[in-house]
Amino acid sequence: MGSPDSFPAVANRKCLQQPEPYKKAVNGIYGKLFSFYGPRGWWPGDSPFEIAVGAILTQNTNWSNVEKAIANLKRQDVLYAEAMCKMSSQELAQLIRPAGYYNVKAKRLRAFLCFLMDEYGGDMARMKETATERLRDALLSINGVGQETADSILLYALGRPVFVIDAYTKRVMSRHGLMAEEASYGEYQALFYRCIDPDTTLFNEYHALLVSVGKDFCKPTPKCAGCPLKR
DNA sequence: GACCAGGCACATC
DNA sequence: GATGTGCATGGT
Repeated sequence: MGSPDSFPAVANRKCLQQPEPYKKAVNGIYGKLFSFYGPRGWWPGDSPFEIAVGAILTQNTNWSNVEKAIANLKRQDVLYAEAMCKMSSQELAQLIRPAGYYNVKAKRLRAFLCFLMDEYGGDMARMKETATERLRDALLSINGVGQETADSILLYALGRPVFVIDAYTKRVMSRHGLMAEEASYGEYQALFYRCIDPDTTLFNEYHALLVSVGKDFCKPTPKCAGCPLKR
């Protein structure tokens, strides 16, 4: 780990002026991760609606806890917009309790569900009628949906070529000297947009691979032994 | 018992 | 606009 001399962690401007080393590095990381892990088959979820619900539930939360919450919703046969809309925030909160922050997440889910019902009659498939930029803005206007959640829905539920930036993505890319740690969400996203062609399958796979290497090696306290990105 | 996990909104300065 | 804080469960 550590910054190669040619990749000072200044990133965006450097990447614009001299994109080739960044392209090589960003594509190189993908190649190493894909060779190591193979296809990740993301997002874990049976439907676009389940993916959107999971994207909200997983905010700052371990996925295994989210699975418990989704299992509760399935067990009660309420994992669809109409059913969840009929529930009170308190009822919903109890079902999603294992996912943590259950009171705020119940409100956030309801805000998303209201949007989905009002704009698309509760049908995720109808979101595909809306262009990506407009839909992203609309999602961001929902209370509880920030950039990562909106982009996760766009990429994994709707198949739009949008790169998702999360804590793992930031950690991996900054530790490899490709971006300043404190850079904004948009700056991280721009790095990927400048270095790889927009492709839904590739963006899906790349982000999933970053989460895998993040979970296995790129923790707040790095555990670099055995990491496929170790130099 | 401490740390960590696939954020976000809001208050305050 | 930057920074701090509340929100909470469950695995390691």
